[in-house]
Amino acid sequence: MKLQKIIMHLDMDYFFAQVEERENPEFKGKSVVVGANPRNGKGRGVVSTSNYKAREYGIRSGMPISRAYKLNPGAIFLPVNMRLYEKTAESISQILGEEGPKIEKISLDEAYIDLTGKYKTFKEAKKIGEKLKKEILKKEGLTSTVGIAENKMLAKIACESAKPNGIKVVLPKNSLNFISDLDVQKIPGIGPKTKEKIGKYLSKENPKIKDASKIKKKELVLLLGKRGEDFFKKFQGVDDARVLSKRKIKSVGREHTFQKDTRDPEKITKIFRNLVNTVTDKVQRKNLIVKGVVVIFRFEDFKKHTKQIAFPGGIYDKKFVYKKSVPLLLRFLMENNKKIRLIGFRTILK
DNA sequence: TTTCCCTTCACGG
DNA sequence: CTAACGCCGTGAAGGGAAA
Repeated sequence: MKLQKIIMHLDMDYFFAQVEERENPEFKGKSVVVGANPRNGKGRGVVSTSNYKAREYGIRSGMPISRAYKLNPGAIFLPVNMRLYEKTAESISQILGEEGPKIEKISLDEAYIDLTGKYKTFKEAKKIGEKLKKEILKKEGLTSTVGIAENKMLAKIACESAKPNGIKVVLPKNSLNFISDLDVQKIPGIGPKTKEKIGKYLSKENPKIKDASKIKKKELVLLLGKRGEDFFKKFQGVDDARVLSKRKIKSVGREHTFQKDTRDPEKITKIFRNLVNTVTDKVQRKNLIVKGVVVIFRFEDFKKHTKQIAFPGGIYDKKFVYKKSVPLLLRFLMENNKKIRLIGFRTILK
């Protein structure tokens, strides 16, 4: 008999946009889109988060802002006010922290909590979920959604299914039933490409989890590589991943997209200095050691390219990191005379 | 051979 | 014209070189 885990996944509803609604009550009932500046339809960024009213117009996260603008020019378009969201998230973290140390923060608006041992039944766990939702609403004025199940994967899918402002418990005896008719892409880690591979293998356009669960482990590994083993289990409703409270930072980076594609070396080096500077500042503040750097270019054809160099011993000094990075930038500029859309800089750590 | 280094790909929030 | 695509982070695939 295996240990019966109880895992909770909590996700804030349309987080950035909901915070903006809270700060600006006059937005209530209106279409709110947080993300890049639409610049009358000529903006370059994408939608970060939109509220449900905006979603009625077909606006979605990740969508080019210009398209969102076409769908609903009358929407309220707001820049990303990360500081405000971070402050809010910090306060929510505090509330979740009352449930003990077994919390894994996935992003500003999402966390897993391992309740195993602390509560004996899913019924009790649900009460806790309701309590947390209520406290977040009271303290921060924001709604959230909770999923509870026997593992992380199921808790996350449960949460997804209950949005917004919901709570969903999947009892272990119902786990398989709960996922069997879902599209394979509902499994975290399976995106369009992996779905297509599975679909081709099964000769089905929209394979469901129950279809995929019939594929032998060996075949999945042949099809998907190392991850096949993991997916094989997930298709059976099994996920051994633990809730990890502290994770090491492995890289830190920044990117910049130009307003207009450019080849102006002045502009490029100026931005590059800034990127390196902010990144190395952060690295230094956290006392991390730079093991390598990556310079990223996106040309007008939209393809991303990278050049990297390793420092086996590790570098501690900001200036030195910069000095070692510039040649990578120059190589890009020399090899190529395409216009540049984006440049980026990333440090590999540890 | 094993380990690393480099680049790209896929994914997710 | 033709539609248009950010920013961050992780892990893995394959290629090749080094030890």
